[in-house]
Amino acid sequence: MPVTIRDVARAAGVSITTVSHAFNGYEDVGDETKKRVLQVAKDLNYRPSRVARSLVLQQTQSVGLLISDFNANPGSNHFLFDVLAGIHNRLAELGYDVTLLSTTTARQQLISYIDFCTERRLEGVIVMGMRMDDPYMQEVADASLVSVGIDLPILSRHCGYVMTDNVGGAKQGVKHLLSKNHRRIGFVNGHLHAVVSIDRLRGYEDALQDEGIAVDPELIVHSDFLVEGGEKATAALLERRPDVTAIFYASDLMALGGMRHLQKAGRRIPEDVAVVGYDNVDVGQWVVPALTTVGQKRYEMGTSAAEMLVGMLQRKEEPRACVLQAEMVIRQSS
Amino acid sequence: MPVTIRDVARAAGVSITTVSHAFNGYEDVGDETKKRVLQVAKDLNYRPSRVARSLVLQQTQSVGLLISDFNANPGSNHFLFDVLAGIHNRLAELGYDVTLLSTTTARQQLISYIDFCTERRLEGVIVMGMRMDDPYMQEVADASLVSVGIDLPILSRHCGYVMTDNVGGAKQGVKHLLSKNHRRIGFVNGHLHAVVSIDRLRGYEDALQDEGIAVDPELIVHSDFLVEGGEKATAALLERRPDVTAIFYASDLMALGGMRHLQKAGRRIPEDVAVVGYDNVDVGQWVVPALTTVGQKRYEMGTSAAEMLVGMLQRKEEPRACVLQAEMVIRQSS
DNA sequence: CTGTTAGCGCATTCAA
DNA sequence: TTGAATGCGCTAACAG
Repeated sequence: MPVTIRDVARAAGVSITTVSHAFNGYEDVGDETKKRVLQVAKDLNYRPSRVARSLVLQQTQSVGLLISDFNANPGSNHFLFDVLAGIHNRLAELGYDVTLLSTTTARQQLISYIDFCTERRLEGVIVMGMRMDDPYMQEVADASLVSVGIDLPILSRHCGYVMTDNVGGAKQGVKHLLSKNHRRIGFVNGHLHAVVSIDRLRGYEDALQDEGIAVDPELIVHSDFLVEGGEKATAALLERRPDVTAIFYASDLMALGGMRHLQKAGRRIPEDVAVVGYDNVDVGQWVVPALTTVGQKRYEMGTSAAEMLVGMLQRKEEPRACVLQAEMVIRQSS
Repeated sequence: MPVTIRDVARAAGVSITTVSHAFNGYEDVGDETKKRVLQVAKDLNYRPSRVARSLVLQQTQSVGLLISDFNANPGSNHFLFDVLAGIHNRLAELGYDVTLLSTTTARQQLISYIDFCTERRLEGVIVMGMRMDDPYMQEVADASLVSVGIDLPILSRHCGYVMTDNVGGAKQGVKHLLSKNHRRIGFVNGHLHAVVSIDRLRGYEDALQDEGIAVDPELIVHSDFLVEGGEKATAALLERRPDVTAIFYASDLMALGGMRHLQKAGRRIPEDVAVVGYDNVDVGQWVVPALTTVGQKRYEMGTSAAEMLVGMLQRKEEPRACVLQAEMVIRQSS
């Protein structure tokens, strides 16, 4: 029931070809005619149908945004939302629509996400919030669908990714502490079956070694990225090595837990023990003392992913690994 | 280049009608034929094109999700993301696709969001993150496009909304304090040109009056919803009325600021002063003492909006105001 | 039960 | 410079 190209043609007294040409920037339409057509179109409130256009052009100019399980990532919502904003804004600028997609609904509809994309003729997909051990992971890697992963280090012929340099990020965090003359720096890491934990450990070690400081295994303790875990880990660390003057945490949540314990234990922050976290969660700026941390450029991860995808789509660029630098946020806890 | 219905028909040795019927659950296809067709389709990896389907059916089965300015809502991202998850999941269950949309990109493309929706033949829109004074507001209200607002109390012939009962929410919060035998309860409200502030004030007053307690203007102070503001407001309140035994805040951030001040001032929470916030932000559960608060059912707001929209679309239901109950989250600060 | 035909709204040859 | 005709992949009358 919306007005079609035919309505406009009729009302303007021309053929549909002319209307089409007038709208699509062809040079072969008389100035007079063109003006009249455009005016009539406006009067009639005509809007060309993207679906008809997609059908004949055989391209939809739209991509999917696969957000794994929406609720499987408690605490990382702020992260996902910022990335989402970056993705959408850049993609919109580049002329692409984005359709939401989640594994939850795919699962319940018993159709693979590849099928979902095929049905809608989506030209590519950006995948985020997915863990490496997700069964859908394999599908993403194998599929011939052009895709870009966020924090998903998988590189294949049609599959690039964007992530943050965790080694470098951790290194920055520790170097910051070293620059404040700390020498006995504890490290509360996450569990080792997370890729980021391994990288952040590397960064911690690298930073120390760059300064000629030996890595002391007693200073390193593993936890689970969460508040309670960080609290317990800090207690354990302090018991084993009461002489630490600074602690680097692989997540802000653990750092918050750690600060809680330190304060209970009567240690002043940062005078007695300096604290640096990782993630740059919102809370960090509100606690006392405000948390120094190393964060990811979330919005920028989104725009980068968008640009990479469009590059692959339009200019047949090779998929690549885009590793963004982490950014140090220095506040009062260090 | 994807496989079409014709390819399947040819390969299965039937007409395209038969394939179409086999796929769309018609009863008039022989069991044998049907099985063969489906098998062939699977072998060929055939997926019916939604765009062709949309064109002929004159309906896209997809709706837009308008997220005002993505970055204009610092601090409310977790809120928007949860709502988004609810919207998407429910909409997917109901068979609708959701396309992202923001006023930022609309503005830069110089096209109204109505035009955007028309071009894509979107059947409806859900609007969120928009403030009442946004110029796009008018467009939403006027447009003949079926739409549902989140926290946007606008009701018109094709425009319903979902929001949380702020009067009731505040009432619950204060009643909770009353049940703990508090009688001198301070109220740190947000600025009065926000709708929610007015409602929450009503709730505060109602709760007191229900108990026969007179509202004491000295106990009410206004601030800006943020941490610093809450801190200052609390200081001012305590100075004026040092005898308060509890404070109700119109936002969690202000409550956090307030707790900071109370602790500095040597008041124990909740023994000397009990604290209740509003919003249920994530941080609340991690601070010490954990913050009692009244929150919105974010995910449910999303699912409700999705259901309302689909109801209006499929069953021509009248737009309505869906007001969800707030939910009390009782923790250690009260 | 199955096949033939027309047409959804548009872009694009090819003629005029 | 403009117009008539064809087809993108699919559904829906209608015929057989």
